[in-house]
Amino acid sequence: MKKKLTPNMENYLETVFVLQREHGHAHVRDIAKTIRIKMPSVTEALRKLKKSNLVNYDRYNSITLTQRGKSISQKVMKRHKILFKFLHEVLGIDKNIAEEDACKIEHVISYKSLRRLNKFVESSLI
Amino acid sequence: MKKKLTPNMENYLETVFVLQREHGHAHVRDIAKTIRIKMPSVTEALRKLKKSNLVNYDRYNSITLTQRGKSISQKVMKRHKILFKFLHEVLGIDKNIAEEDACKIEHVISYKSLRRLNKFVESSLI
DNA sequence: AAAATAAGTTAGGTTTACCTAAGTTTAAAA
DNA sequence: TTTTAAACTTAGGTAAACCTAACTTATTTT
Repeated sequence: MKKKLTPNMENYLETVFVLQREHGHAHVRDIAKTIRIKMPSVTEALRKLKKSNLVNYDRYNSITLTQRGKSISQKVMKRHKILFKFLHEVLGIDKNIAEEDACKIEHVISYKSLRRLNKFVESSLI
Repeated sequence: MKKKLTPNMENYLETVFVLQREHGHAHVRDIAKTIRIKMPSVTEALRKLKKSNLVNYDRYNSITLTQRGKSISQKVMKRHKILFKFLHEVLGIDKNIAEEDACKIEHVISYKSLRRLNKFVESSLI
């Protein structure tokens, strides 16, 4: 039943999370702008996410995460943070590039590598 | 003119590189087995790679890389090695997982992060 | 060399993730 | 309140990456 999300879907979810945290809810427009994608693609993605019970979405209305959606996007955010911290604070990569790279790596790296990386980052920054 | 390759295409190329190094050339069968994908998908990919002048490929024959193909796959291999070294030797991740993760990250990480990572790995292992 | 097997290809189909152009709904201005 | 503009959706199309089933070519075996 719980099919694994694609990188793209994880990204949509993450974006909604951030927008919701800032404004209480997300709009198609803002999601589109954030991911640099056209609105129809967002609409399409939202329909899928709704079908999987990850977002509350009704056409022409604003968007929020369901409980499940929230819990998944928080996990993705955690991954993101660890990677960003490593890239930026340990390796010293510029914020922008560290952000971008984290955003891509977070969807493909294994749980084990991520855990090790986390420990590594924490012990490096004492 | 030089369109950026997709992660998948980079992977096909890398696979041909490895097989060619071991046996002088690659076969559809072996590529399929290595990437764990069915043969028709390999045939399709090879046609595209041929169109971009990256492999020497004629139906029913064995496959080799062109000069361009070789040079690209060597770059990908370099990325792979750096990532693997970091994951396995620095973080201490199991070979198999380190391989897998490297194989995914190598297609998405930026040049800058990779260079820093490389320096970092080299200085860590003295 | 004929038959059997393995390797490779073709045809046609699916899903994901985009897009543009055109139409609809909602919100804001006049 | 009518008009205009912005936000959103629908329809229809494309490209990448896969697949299965059926066919073809090449290689072995007998």
